[in-house]
Amino acid sequence: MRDIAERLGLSQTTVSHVLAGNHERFRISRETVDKVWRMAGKMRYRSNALARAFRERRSRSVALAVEDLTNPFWTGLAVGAEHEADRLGYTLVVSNTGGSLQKEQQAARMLEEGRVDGLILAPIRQVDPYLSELYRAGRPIVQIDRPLRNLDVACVRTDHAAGSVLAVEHLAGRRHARIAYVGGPLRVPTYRQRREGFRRAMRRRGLKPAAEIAVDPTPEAAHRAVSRLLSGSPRPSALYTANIWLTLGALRAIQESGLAVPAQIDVVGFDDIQMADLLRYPVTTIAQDVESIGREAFKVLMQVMKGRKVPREVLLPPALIVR
Amino acid sequence: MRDIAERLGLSQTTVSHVLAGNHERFRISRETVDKVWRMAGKMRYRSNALARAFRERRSRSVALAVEDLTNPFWTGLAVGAEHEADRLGYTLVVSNTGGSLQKEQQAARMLEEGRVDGLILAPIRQVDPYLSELYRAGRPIVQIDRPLRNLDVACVRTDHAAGSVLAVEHLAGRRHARIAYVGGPLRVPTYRQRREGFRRAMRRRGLKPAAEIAVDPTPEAAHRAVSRLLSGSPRPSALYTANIWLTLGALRAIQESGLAVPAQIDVVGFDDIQMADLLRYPVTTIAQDVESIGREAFKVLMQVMKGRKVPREVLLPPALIVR
DNA sequence: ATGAAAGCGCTAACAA
DNA sequence: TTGTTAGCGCTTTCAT
Repeated sequence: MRDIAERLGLSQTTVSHVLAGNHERFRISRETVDKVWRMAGKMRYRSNALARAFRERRSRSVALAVEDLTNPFWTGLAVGAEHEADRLGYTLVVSNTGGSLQKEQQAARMLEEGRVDGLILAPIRQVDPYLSELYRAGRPIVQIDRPLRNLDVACVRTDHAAGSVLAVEHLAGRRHARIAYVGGPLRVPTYRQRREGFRRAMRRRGLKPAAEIAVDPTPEAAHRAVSRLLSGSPRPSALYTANIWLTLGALRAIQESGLAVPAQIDVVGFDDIQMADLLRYPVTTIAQDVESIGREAFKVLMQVMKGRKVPREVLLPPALIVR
Repeated sequence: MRDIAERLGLSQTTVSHVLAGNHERFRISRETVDKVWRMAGKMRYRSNALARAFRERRSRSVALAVEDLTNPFWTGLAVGAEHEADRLGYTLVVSNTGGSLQKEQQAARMLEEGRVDGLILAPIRQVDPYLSELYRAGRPIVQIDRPLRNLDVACVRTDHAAGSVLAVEHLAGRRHARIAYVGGPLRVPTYRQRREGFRRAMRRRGLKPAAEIAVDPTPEAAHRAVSRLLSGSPRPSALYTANIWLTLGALRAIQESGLAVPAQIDVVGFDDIQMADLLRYPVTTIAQDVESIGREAFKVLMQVMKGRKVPREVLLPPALIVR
């Protein structure tokens, strides 16, 4: 800017006014505006984002901490959030935590250090003094998929319980009476809510769960658990698996067992599967609107950043995809 | 820092020396160092990343422009790159271009404006004056998956041709003589190299391609093309699909045709498929070491950023996964 | 072993 | 309509 100003015999300030697009506000003459832009083009001026961010005390970027980018849920969320970020001129910094608290705190530190203006994350712990304090100190935070306990931070998520209701209704509609639930750890609100919905829907239908298990949300753990389930007696006639990895593991166990799907064992899984139509077994799924979660979370974060009041929870409806 | 200095009766400079971890270099007394750190802790000092980046003229972050985060190839790459970035104290900004030149240039602009110190990308165009000039202006760039023509920028990628050789050798070993190639647009180096490898391997085996088609790398396009292929006569006995979406589309066409796999039609696809074991049809794949590509690209970029000379190409071997 | 001072590139309050 | 000036928080050079 200084160079441009010198060559044009203007002040650096005027050049700044023009280049920042504030010529209207400062009533810079059309002529000067043109001159400045032309010279800027000729000299290949590029604004220094670092200087501007420093001066303005904001980076126009936002961090998104996801648990596992190889899971389409988190990927879709990231894509949705980036869309929205892009639309509003923000840069999205995606951080893959892999469920590590340390990496989550690293993301939080980016917020503390001003590297990003806001943070979207799915808290790993239920109660987190560090995050709580950050939030109370006025740092913009929005949660996704699951909320912190004891803290009034906005959370954007699928209506997990409603998804479970869809699953049970679907299976009950198919005359299944022995439905088993395969879920994740109950300390995670996501799984608590999915099981809660399952129980409620079963009760309403007058059914008793054939089994209820909670394992680590990995294909391996689900594989083992479901194998055991299938060799028990009486065998469940249907499985509701509460997460994509659990569904995968269950399908593997079923494949191993040689049971016929859906004749001998029926399956509904939470989280949609891209190539479900190519699978050996038709699997009905509860699809989350993943991109919307990302987009909404970003929108809510922007509101928070503007100091607006936002709803405590934004619930998005899941959809049943029958196959 | 100023506040800490004031309370301690020190200069801001000294505090900076300590907090930046440079007490050794400036021979600050043990006592002062301790005092400063304690006060920093008490006052909950957080360094201002924006100020530091501004002053140091570097952001310690790097941009990665990927084409499509819903494709496990790009996701894996991002995960690998982030691992490495993390290890070295860098922040990775992932930008999902969706194949849009505009979004690619947006990423390039982040580099120009100093928002990031380096850029990893898979160039959309073959010849790109903008990127070329950026690179020649000394901005650190590393390419992945495919290189720009006419420009000596490092490129980290799978040895595509070698992958094709694996595919053909596998099929030829299974006594297939009528192998059809289903690839992507030939303007993309990736697909050119995969087809090149296919042709070479076929020739070496004394085989003539049953067909060679190039379509948009989408399931839909592949579905249509392969349907046509399968209803032709003589029908190919095997398909080599040069990308994950092409494989998907081909499998759908096969499913529709009712042909038996692998008895009537055999398939090898480039890019591994996570749940291949659960598919109706066993599909052998050429797996890329996606995380390594990301990691290597980042490492090479660091070298470039240090001004070191780097190899023009880093080739990673693909692996055949037989199913 | 510590400090004074300059300056990174930009924005904005204020002056003219 | 344009210019002067201060200052954002930090690192670094040079003095002491």
